[in-house]
Amino acid sequence: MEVRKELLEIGCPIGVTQNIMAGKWKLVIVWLLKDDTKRFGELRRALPQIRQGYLTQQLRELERDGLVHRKVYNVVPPKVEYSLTDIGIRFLEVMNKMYEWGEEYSNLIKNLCK
Amino acid sequence: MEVRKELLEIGCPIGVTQNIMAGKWKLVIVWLLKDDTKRFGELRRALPQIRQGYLTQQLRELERDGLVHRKVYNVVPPKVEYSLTDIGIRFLEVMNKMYEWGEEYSNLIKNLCK
DNA sequence: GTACATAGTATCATAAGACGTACTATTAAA
DNA sequence: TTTAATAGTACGTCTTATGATACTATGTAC
Repeated sequence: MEVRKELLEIGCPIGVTQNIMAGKWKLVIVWLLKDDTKRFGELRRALPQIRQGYLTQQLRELERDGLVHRKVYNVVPPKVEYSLTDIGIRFLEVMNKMYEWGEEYSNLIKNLCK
Repeated sequence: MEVRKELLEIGCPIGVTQNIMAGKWKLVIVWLLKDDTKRFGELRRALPQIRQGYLTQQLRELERDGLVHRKVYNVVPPKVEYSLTDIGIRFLEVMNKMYEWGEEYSNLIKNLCK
């Protein structure tokens, strides 16, 4: 894990979190890794809308920031497995709250539509 | 509150939440409104880095999405007060989790720096 | 010796987000 | 009659984020 010292300069823990989860697909990727390790190809097939290069980039950022572990098997054809680290697993608590609130919010606006 | 039906089409509550909190200053604004109503000028002075037009825009989006209430007093010079709505207050739970996790994460990388 | 599979890279194009500066309406007070 | 204060708007610019397409390495199976 490469430490990004500039994150500490933000000063506010919320700002740190916001910075790390920024990126259109990062939350979805973490969510997909929630229960088990996944190979690169599995993630790609699970997210057909996302271009391969961008998936790689997002995964590398998650790895750099220490949420995701990347395990390379030295075989041909290549095999790489992604999984959540401890701090990545603890990030799921944030996502659970986001889920709860998002559900509540959705119900609210559904009612307004009636 | 203007209902954004496209949010419901996202399908995933986390995606809904992510969509609503997107925007560089929205979380900070909600945080500033956490305890009490604030006038526009107070927010502006609290956030000198943010340009006035952009602050207005972020506030309008928060109002549109129902997190923030905007109360206009019909006086001169103008007076406008911003406060959190019920669903906005409940959003603070998400932010609290972000705070906790961000703190934990910051401690982790501080230790790595040693 | 050709094709296939995986996990990528490289390059360019476009769209979205954020920024800077300048401008407005209104009335009360100087 | 000019100035000050508040809460904005209206541009144009610039940067960052995301998207599309094409290309690479390597060993195994055919």
